[in-house]
Amino acid sequence: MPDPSPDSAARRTRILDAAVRVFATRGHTATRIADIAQEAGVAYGLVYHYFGSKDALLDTVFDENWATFAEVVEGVAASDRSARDKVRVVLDYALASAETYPERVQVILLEYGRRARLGQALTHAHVARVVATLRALFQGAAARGELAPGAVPEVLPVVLLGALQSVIVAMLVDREPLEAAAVRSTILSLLSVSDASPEE
Amino acid sequence: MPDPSPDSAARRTRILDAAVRVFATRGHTATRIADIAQEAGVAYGLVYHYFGSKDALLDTVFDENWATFAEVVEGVAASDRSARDKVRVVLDYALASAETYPERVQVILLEYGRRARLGQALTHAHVARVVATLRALFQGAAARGELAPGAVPEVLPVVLLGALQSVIVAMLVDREPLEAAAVRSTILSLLSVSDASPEE
Amino acid sequence: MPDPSPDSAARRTRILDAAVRVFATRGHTATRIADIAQEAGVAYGLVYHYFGSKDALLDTVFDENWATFAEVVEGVAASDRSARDKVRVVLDYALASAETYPERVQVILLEYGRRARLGQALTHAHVARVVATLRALFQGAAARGELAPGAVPEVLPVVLLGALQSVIVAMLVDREPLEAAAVRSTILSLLSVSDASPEE
Amino acid sequence: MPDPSPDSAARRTRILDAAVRVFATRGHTATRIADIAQEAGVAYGLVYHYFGSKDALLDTVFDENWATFAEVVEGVAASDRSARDKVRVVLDYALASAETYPERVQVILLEYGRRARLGQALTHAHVARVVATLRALFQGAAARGELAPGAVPEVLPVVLLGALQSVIVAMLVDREPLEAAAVRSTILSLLSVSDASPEE
DNA sequence: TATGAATGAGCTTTCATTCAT
DNA sequence: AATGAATGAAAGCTCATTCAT
Repeated sequence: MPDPSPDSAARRTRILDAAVRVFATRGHTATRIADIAQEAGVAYGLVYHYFGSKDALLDTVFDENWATFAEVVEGVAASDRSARDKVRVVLDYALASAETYPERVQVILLEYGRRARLGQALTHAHVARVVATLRALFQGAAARGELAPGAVPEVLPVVLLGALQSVIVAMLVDREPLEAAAVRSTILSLLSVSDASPEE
Repeated sequence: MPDPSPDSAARRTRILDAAVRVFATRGHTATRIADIAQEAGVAYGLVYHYFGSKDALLDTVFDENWATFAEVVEGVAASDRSARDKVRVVLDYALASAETYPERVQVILLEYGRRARLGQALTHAHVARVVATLRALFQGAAARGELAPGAVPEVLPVVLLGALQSVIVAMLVDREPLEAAAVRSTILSLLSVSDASPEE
Repeated sequence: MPDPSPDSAARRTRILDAAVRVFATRGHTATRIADIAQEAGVAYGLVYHYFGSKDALLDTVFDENWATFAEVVEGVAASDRSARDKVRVVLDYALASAETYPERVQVILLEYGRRARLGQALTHAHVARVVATLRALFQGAAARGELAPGAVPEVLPVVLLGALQSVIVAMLVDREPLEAAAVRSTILSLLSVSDASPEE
Repeated sequence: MPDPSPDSAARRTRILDAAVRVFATRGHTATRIADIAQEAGVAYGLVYHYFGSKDALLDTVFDENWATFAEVVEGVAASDRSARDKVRVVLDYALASAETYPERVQVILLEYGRRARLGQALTHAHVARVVATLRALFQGAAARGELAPGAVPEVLPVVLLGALQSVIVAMLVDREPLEAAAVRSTILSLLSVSDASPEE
């Protein structure tokens, strides 16, 4: 069998991108394979040729994008920065992604919610990586007294992800006029104020 | 037409309660009217008789429970407490409800997420009341310097609701072992530390 | 819940009868539920309301009709006749049924073939009853020397059913001009000639 | 165009053999071209290259194998034996084939059944040859008084084929424990008993 | 010849909603 | 008010067939 042609890979990507757009616009349930195929400009059956099922397609979108996020988070966590700066960088990355690829971010956040409903969000491999990395990060910060008093490092990852989701969805979907800078500084306030770097 | 008999009201309530259980267990999409009717022990058609449609039924669940929450929040906001204490009471109420009526809370939070997807969460009347009340509360606190440095009062309600949703869903559905006390103190750390009241 | 109204039973029967006609005409694979619904003059979904699935519908046709045949065979076997007469009566019943209800017979025979392909023909409850009853009948005949020399009683039921199927399908579907009397006497020749009753 | 290379012929045969195995295992409807291609170890499209369509492929299997059987039957009929011996040889050939090439036999018998359903079995060229040859054979036997009393020569071919199909399918698919010798002597008992040759 | 990606018609099944009783 | 049979639109998935390379 010949190696996957560039054409083939391009087709796959086109379908994946189309899927992101349609899932973001309509949500999982209301999305029809026919919509994705049309949006991608390919035949109906080709979606199944590449992805096997609607759920598998959504899983792929979810996996690939959370994997990217997990890598970013892990990279930042491994870098040589203060805990506060690490969190700031992660937040900036998330907020910037939301501005640059709103549909992509929307899908993975909303699908995160859908999985939460099924008890399959925090157990998802890449999500779990993010949570674990953040937890370690916050535990280190706690040990150095860098957390706000009362903030519990084991709870913070879930709070952070929830706050991020809520805020981004509010901005993207509900068109709530929240400023990225305000969002960043608000969430950052969960970390200790002692290291009050100039926010802007 | 005669006034609603007690029987009639009881039937309606039975259906509503059954709907909460089924929606919580299966989610909106996977819930079938037949499931609700069976769970309530009533005839299929009666669900339509009382609620008109599946969506209307879910709307009713959503409305009634957010209305209750909105009233609590408004009541607390109007009470004579410090901002920190008000938020603490609201948090306690939310966490206690999640323990006492997990299915009810699960439905309104997850359905909140579904509506967010459609841009109809923060614009929902009762949700908007909660947000507005919290915003005013945080704005007052900000004016009195009671917020953590960097925390923006307009952003805080969305952050708070998102964190709450995330945390409660994690506890209820993902069975993440988070302690209510830890959750409370973590979220409370968003408020200024100056007023470090004894947490318990 | 009210007992099944006569209407309801009639509807069910109408669908069943329509199914027999369509299955006989087109075979299992080529039969679409839409055809059956149309033939029965009912809505599409009603077929599912009563039978759950296409296969379950076909199973019902198969079961009910083989059950009837099994009862006839068992009744005849229990009657006070010579083995030869018993077989004659069974043959007559089968051939007469094929003339009176050709579609019904066609369906159960052809579906018999389809199940044979899956190794589920002779193990089907009612088919197995027929085979077992015939086997006992032939074993008794063998003990009394009533079988043709060489005929093995354990093999005869399968031979008999195969011959019957072949002959009836040839008559019904392939329109091979075989006479019932000739068919009967030919198959009967498997039994001993000693009891040469006047065949016509 | 160059004459078919040995390679080409070998490929064709490989596909045909694979088709026999898959058709035998799954039946006509459940067989997918993809299965056959995989079983044959060739590319998907090559099946179409050689056979044009799924049905044409099955037709080829059916044709080639019934042609072989027809030739055997005709050869036997033309040979210098008693009618009883001719039938015995045909039976032996069929039963031996079923043991040696169970999949091949299974396909042509079950496909025979499928065609019967469509009224296209007895009219198939090679099947018709077999039936005609057997009919002539039985008519000759009848004229010489070699048939069991009551056996009608025009009916016997169909009875014989049906019995054979039933018995072989029972052995191959339903795993009914029938002995070849018992089957042979039972079916042979349709011929006159006068010439009771030693069965073995 | 050979490959396998691409196409799209067709089918089963589900289930919200309606309605006669 | 109450019942549940009846309706039919909708959508996921399969797979024979085509075709560009």
